[in-house]
Amino acid sequence: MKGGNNVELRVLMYFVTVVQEGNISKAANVLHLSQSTLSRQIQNLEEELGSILLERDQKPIGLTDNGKFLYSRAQEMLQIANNTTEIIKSNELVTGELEIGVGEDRMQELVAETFGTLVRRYPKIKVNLHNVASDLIPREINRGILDFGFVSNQTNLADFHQLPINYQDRWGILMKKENPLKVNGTITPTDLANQRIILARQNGLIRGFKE
Amino acid sequence: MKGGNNVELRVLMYFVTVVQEGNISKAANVLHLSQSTLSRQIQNLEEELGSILLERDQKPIGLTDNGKFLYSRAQEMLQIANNTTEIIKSNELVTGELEIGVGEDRMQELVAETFGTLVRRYPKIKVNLHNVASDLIPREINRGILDFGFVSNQTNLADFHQLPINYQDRWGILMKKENPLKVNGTITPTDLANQRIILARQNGLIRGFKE
DNA sequence: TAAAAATACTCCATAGGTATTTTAT
DNA sequence: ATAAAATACCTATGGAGTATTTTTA
Repeated sequence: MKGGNNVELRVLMYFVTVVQEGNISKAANVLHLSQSTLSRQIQNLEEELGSILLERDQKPIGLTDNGKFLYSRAQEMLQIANNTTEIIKSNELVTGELEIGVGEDRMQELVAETFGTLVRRYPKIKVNLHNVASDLIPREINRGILDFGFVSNQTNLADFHQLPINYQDRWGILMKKENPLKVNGTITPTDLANQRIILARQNGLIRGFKE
Repeated sequence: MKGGNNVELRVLMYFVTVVQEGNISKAANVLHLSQSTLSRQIQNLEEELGSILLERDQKPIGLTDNGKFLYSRAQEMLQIANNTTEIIKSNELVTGELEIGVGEDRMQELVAETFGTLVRRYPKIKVNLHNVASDLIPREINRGILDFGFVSNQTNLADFHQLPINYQDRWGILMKKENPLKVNGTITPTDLANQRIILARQNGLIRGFKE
């Protein structure tokens, strides 16, 4: 018994359509295929399975037992496939924009890299980096201009949530205390994925994420 | 949003193998493909779905949320595909005929529905319903005319196997004690799939299953 | 004799390969 | 320094088309 299963969803779709339309020519039309191509594809399918599927001597084309069986199973598979791809495709789920302040120039590379991963996975997210002087970041967060920011160790962060980052143990995130973001230890893109987000506009740095 | 679903089982197989092997190169080996081909196929899949599936920066390759979702669904589809082709190739279709007695008219709808599912999955099975007076069913089962039957609660069923059915707690199956059918609780089509079967002929009711 | 299905070609899109570069550990 | 992934480029299988010939109802 040869291992490979060479049947493809495309061909199963062809087959299902033929059954539903009652003849190959009509089905070819529906599928935007030539009658020739569809005919051959069904033949290939039958050969692949080593079994006749259609009874071509019947007015609306008939099904053999194996044909009926395959018809039922094919519909199952196509149903799952369509549902699955639809869900994934519409999973632009995670959308929105983030405003992030970066206080130190040397930090930008790391931040860009991190959020590059984020936007690659969730292409609908817009991340805007703002290069702001470190000491202004807490103020802008409080004013709602930034969602959070990256700063080097500071002292007067009493009223901010703060997370250490494994960048030579010298960096952290600032955000409002009300922000529900709870992360354990290190920041990963997923931790930020479900974050609330606000308005944004482009600046030069965003290109770094899009490459 | 364009309708077509271009994802193919072949590529889903690739994807599943990559996940299971933990990296693309190893998977390519298992699949007897070059690393290059497999890498590109996965990229195409991701592009087709508009979503990153793999986290390539993890030691054994990681899965995004969409990746996990697809992995699960892909396995489902491949399972069905393999099972289906295997059955057709080896002509292991469950075949035969069942003679079933239905004593009560109101029962027929439920029975038709149940066995409709059965014959849709196993097209080689012929199910013949016999509309027989309830009190005659035990007799016909003993004479071998019926394989089993559906009756409302009765008393003198001492020498029959009997199974309660969740139809207002009022129905059950009758069959010979020698019948090896062992079901726990409720009847499902699969429970009857491997049943021994006997001769049959058409009557009006069978149409109800074929719709 | 129509209308559908099968054949006989032709074409080309893309799955797949080899070789190399880039990335990450 | 190594192993894996991505990229560039090439090849060729087979999906798809046009035109024609069977087939059957």
